[in-house]
Amino acid sequence: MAKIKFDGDGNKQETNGKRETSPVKGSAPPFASSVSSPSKKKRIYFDADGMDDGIRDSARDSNHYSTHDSTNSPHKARRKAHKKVDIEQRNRMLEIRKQLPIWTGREALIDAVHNNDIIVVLGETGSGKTTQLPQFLLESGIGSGRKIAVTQPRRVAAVSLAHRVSQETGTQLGSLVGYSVRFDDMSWKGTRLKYMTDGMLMRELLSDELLSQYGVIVIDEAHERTLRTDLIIGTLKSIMRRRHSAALPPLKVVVMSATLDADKFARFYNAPVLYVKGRQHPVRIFNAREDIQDYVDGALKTIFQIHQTQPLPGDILVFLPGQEEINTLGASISLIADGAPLKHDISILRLYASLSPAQQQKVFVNAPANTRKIILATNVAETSITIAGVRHVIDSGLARERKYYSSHGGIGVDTLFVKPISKSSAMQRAGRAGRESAGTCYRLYTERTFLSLPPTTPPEIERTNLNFAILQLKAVSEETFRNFEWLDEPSEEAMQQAHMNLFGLGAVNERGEITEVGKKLAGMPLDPGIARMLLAAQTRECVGTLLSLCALLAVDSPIYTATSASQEQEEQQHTRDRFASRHGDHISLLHIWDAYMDVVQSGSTGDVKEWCVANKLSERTLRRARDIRSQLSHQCLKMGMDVSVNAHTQDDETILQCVLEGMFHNVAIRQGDGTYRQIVNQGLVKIHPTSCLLQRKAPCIMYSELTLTTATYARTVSAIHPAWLRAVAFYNQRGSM
DNA sequence: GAGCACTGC
Repeated sequence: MAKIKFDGDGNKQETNGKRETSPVKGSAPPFASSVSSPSKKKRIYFDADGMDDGIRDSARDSNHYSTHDSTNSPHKARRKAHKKVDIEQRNRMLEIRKQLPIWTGREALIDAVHNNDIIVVLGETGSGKTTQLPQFLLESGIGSGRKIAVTQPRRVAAVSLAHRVSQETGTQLGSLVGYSVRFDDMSWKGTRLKYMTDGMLMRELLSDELLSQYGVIVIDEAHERTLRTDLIIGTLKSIMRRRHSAALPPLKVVVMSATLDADKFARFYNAPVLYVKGRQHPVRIFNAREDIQDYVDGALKTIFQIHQTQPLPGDILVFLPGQEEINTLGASISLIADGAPLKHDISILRLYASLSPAQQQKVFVNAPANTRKIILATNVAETSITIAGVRHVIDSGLARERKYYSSHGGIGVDTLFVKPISKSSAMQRAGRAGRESAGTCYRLYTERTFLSLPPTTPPEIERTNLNFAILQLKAVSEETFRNFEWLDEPSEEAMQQAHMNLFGLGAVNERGEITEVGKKLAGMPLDPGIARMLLAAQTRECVGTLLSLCALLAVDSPIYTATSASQEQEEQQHTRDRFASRHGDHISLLHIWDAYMDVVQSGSTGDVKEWCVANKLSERTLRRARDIRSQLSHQCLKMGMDVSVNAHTQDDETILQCVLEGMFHNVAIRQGDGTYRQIVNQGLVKIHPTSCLLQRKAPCIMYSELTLTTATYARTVSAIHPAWLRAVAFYNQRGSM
């Protein structure tokens, strides 16, 4: 096997990386002791962040969505409110906390928040910013006695951070320190420090547009630029102004970013940047001498080069774009390992988001003695899951990126292609090698290629349709929408298309103002189009059934996909056939649902699990749909809808007419040559091969999704009667008045 | 007749 040659001179690479990460260069450091100069150090220093152990631990058991647990209730915690749990433990933790890099800058940070309405904190991971800074603010009394919110892009992070910080403060979780995420609220009115998902804060805006219960909002991980983080950042500017004129206490804002974007936030808010150094182990970076076209083969060779030359312990983490690549590489490694004598044993592990929690668990189990773990992972391992013991990272430099293209004069299409990652993503991946000790990162691309990468991944707002974002802002208030400032302004075309779609749904009127229907849609935790189906069900008296269907449309398909084994493909086809309806995939989904709920209601937990395995269905996905359904049901009750009305006895066509009201723009007509043409912009679409309508030659179809991969594919497809289209136009028009 | 990264309410 030919060896891959890497450029051993990691130094040049690292200084380049360092330059990129020092946007504050030139601005006067607020506190000298924790500021690192844009360094001439030989290595990129990444950190080992104590917090992440907590995050990983909780990720282990929180991958399924639990319903509310009475033993966890905030009411119980409230009785013991603020009571010191264990003073000794608290003091022990305080000593550990004081070792964190951010403690040297404690006073300077507090002063900065006192003296400025907004500050930007550029904190490397491992600085302790997420756990410590909110506590500093709490202890210093900033925020006029009101709450401090700390937002996170991911729920597991919000939950485990709250656990950790409540331990540090020596109080019961849910009393002084709490959290609030979907399906799980561990906070009460007396909670002073609240870790929450950015989406949760977004929802609170709907009922309290000036966020009057908060004194400080801390936006963490702002550099990730999630859609919801961007919406909050753009809204906060006017909230601060308007709180002033409403004679409310001022709102303080802290934006925390890990790297490259700090300067952008600082300019946006005209705010000072404070720099906090992280705690870190050196990661030596090797670039390939020449670009490697076949990255699966390149990874294979590199794995064995590392394995045969590097001592144990030291696990290998390989970043690949997707399941298929992971399976191919996994098979090749086994093949070689079986045929050649190896210095140590190896254990091959796969890691991607759609694996069941039990399968994900396996990567956390320590390898037996004299064995090296080789973990083949997608992007989940970049931010969401941290694995201990990794010392070597192999980076393919690629990831699948979802992007929405709004097409001229019509509706847009979602795409999913393998694309080169960004510089900050590459550095994040490399950092995964240095969490516990010095590590190495092998990039399967040249330094030149690295330098040509975009600095950051495009923000989500540029990769998704704006229907949700615009409706949400308008639902907070028209004033909020008018005053909203974008960190990155979307194209005029994308804005117009979103307005057009919302108008079609009856969510805004011809002047673009939100309607009563629009307000109802925004209040439901669903895409506007899916939420529209529920309103349609109210008119047609089948809310119960549509609750189930909407929940199913909000999650991924419960039928397992992918993997290359032909036997598994056959089994998947088997599952689809078993539940198939002649009407198409929407009714088929309901067939799965009915069968699943029968087992849930009659069987034990074990029975449900067994049934899902036997039918090749994802239990986790169905469980999630159940949680969403129950949340939707509550929401509908609040809006005065009769959720008991169930269409199981009614005909499937009524259900499909409801679906069509939310999906009226996703309709195509069969042509003489057997292809389908969209009615909105005359584009050609194909029925995705996973659809049960693939062979049925239905004259007119509607679909929930349109994805451009090797062709434009309609997914989740149902047959409809063309005459229904007129009725839908009538209903939606009526809804907008 | 194709292959779907990752979040969130």
